[in-house]
This record gives sequence, C-alpha cells and structure tokens, in this order.
Amino acid sequence: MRETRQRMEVLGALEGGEALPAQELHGRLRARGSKIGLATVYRTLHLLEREGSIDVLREDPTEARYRRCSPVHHHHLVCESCGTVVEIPECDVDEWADKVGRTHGFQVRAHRAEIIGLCARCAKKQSKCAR
Amino acid sequence: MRETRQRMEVLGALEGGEALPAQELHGRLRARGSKIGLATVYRTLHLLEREGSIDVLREDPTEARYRRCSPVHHHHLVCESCGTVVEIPECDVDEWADKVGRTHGFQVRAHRAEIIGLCARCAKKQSKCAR
DNA sequence: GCGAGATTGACAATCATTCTCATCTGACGC
DNA sequence: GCGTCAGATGAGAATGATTGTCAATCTCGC
Repeated sequence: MRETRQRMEVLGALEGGEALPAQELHGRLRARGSKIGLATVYRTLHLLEREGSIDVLREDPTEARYRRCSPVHHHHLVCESCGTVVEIPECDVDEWADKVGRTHGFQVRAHRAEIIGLCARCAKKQSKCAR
Repeated sequence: MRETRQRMEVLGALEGGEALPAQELHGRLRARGSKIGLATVYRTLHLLEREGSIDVLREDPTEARYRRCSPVHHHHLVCESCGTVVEIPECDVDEWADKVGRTHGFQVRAHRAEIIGLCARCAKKQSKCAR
C-alpha cells in the first residue's frame, strides 16, 4: 500500500476521533484546500476498513459513518441522541458467543456487540427539558 | 393499523423465514400475480420494522434484507458463507452492557449483538474443498 | 351504504456509492 | 537524478436502492 498525499489527508481528517460520513469528510478536505476526489475518499475508506484501521458505523441506513479506531478487538457504546461513540476494550461476550455457537453447530469466527443509550450529557439535557 | 391485502401479502411472503431484500420480495409478489407497488413494499416493511415484527439485516451495505422475527429480545447467529440467520433467545449480554454503560456514564437503552461464523453445513463443505 | 381518512400504485426524484478511463505519481532499480 | 510502471487518482457519468408525490382507491366505524 503506497503512502500517498490523499491517504494521509483522509487519515488526518479522522484524527479527531469523530465519526464522519464519507461525503462530509470529502467536503471538509476540499474546504481546507485539498483537491481529493470523492471516489478516492471512498476507495481509501474501504482500504482502511479492510486494514482494520477504521470502524464503519451504520446506524443510519442511508449513510455510513467512518471513524478511526484501535485495531484490537473492541465494542461500541453509542449515544442515540448525539451520536457520540465510545470504544470499549472490555469484552465479556466471548464466552457467551462460543457457547451459543457450539449449541447451534456454528464455527464462531467473530462477534459484534453494540450498546445503545444516552451519554451523560444528553441524559442531563433531556431531564432538563422534561421539567 | 389497517389490515390491507398488501400488508397480508408482504407478511405472507416472509412466512418462510428467509431474509429477503425489498426488491426481491416485491419481485416475488408480482410473479405470483400481486399488483402491489414497490413503494408499498417499502412502506410496509418500515411499518413492520417499527412494530418489531421483522428484523432488518444490513450485512450488505447496499441492500437491506428483511426477515420475520419474534418480537421478544433476541440476537442473531449469522453464517458468513451462506447468510443463514439463526435467532438466539438466550442473552447473557445484559449484565455486561449495564456494567459498561454505568462505567461510562451512559443510560443504557438497548444493545445489539451478533455472532458471525460458519454454520455446520458450510463448515463441512469448506473442509471438503480444502482437502 | 356512506364518508373521512388511511393506504396504495405508478413514476419521478434523490442521493450515497461505484464505475470508467485517461492521467498522474510513488517506489524502486540503475 | 532518472526512467519505468503498476498502482492510485480525479472528474464525471452510471447505478440502484430507497423515498417522495399525488390522484385514485380502499377500510372501517357509523
């Protein structure tokens, strides 16, 4: 995999840890003066995804969002109000996954888990509004 | 929610337990003589999804697949080779989800978990080919 | 049987994503 | 530094699932 200006730019834009849609990412790069093409953004994101350097979030079915992530096994805690995503390194799911797999004759390869809820900030905001 | 011919037809087509893309579902209904419109199929699927009567699978990002499912909490065991989906009623994830949520100041609302692997049939097929 | 309001069908519109292809560029050997 | 060339890129067109529109058609309670 070559080290091109464009790939550096995409990684740079994801530096902040935000989860961005491909189009938004492209928009930001152009706004900051880059000449990167939309297709390249998509190609690069797919590459990085395959490499495991970024996560793809698909809460919104119409638009995937991409986010830098650690390459080790982890899960996500997602705020359903503001979309904040927190990485969770602890995983107590393995054992359960193996057990369930065996029961059904499956060879377990991987598992995904996601916890959906309200982050502290949004929870506070909502309880204020409810008053 | 009214009980219309079209809604019955969509539910009927999902009777078998297969996970079908909306377009495929529409195609099958037309093939069997129905005059149902594509938009109606989508509308109905969204309704059923909101009601919790069907699951939406998004392994393939370009095309959602819809599947009849039980309305109670459950997870999925997905075969990465043939796409078979098995419903798993047992859930040992609750406790973990709560714990993690608390740790990060989240108000946990729900969780999703998915186990990916090879079903017995595909595992057998692959070991045969490898020989 | 009637009427209000929900539902539908046909088709247009949307919009993220992928494809195409001519052009460019990074890495490597010299 | 220089040439080479496979892999990478940009622009714009194409794709294709999904959603919007709106007049016509049903459902259901009365």
